[in-house]
Amino acid sequence: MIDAIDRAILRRLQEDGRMTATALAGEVGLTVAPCHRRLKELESSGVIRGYSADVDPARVGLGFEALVFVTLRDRQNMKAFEAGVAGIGQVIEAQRLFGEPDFLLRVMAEDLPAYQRFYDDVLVGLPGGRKVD
Amino acid sequence: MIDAIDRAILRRLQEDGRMTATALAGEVGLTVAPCHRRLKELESSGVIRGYSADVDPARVGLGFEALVFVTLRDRQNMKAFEAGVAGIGQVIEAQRLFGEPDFLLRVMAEDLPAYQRFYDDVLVGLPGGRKVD
DNA sequence: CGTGAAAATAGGCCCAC
DNA sequence: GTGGGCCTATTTTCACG
Repeated sequence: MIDAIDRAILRRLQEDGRMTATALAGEVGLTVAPCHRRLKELESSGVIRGYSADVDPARVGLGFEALVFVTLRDRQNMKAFEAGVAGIGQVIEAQRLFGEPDFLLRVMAEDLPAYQRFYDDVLVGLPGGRKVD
Repeated sequence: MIDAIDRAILRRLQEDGRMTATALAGEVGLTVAPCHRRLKELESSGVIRGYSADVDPARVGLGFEALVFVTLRDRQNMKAFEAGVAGIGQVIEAQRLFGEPDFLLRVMAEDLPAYQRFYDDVLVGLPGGRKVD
């Protein structure tokens, strides 16, 4: 199914997702044709979900990143909170935990003041709870 | 410096990091040449740090992901702990926090039993502390 | 920034093992 | 099923207007 060569391909592709099949072939010790076949197979079978550019947040005006731990006042609101948070672009990641706290949010903002405004204006408007970090 | 078109390029490239300059040009409303010039500039100036393939962890035998909160017994060991954790391949991400807990680790393993072995054999060997989640 | 060309390269195909 | 080589279609990368 997935052998050592496939793993080499995946490893290399995680380091440089823009590699061409030709360059890949050389590095994993294959010629282009079989390498390209494997690559397509990995993509279509869902092992490779996609490719993305790694953008430096600080360079695009988002220099401040914060981790916010959220404990809900009322656990009935779990779903509502999850849905609300999904609609906020500044929330990069929302991890649902089991136990205290309930959620881990990764939030981006321009800077500390901007984060504070975001915190006051947006986060407290959700059916949420107390900040921890 | 970075205008609306650059942002469009970055947004699109985060969704699909393997787009060609040609395809990009059409989507952001430019022709190939200027689009390619911008792309190269974004890469060499460090706004784009790189590209990576998004591999489905479950498909390569790492179906279990855990967030581990670590509170050090002795904060003097902060640096040593950080260095130790950096050498463990299963630790995807180590986030240093300020306050309790001290660290947030993102750990991958094959499954729950494998994670438990990893926890017992590796994590407790570090100058660390108590698990929270 | 757009156009047009040239050069390089990648991707897909068919054949041999 | 895996590797090798060719041919075509794109892509990149220059000029220049």
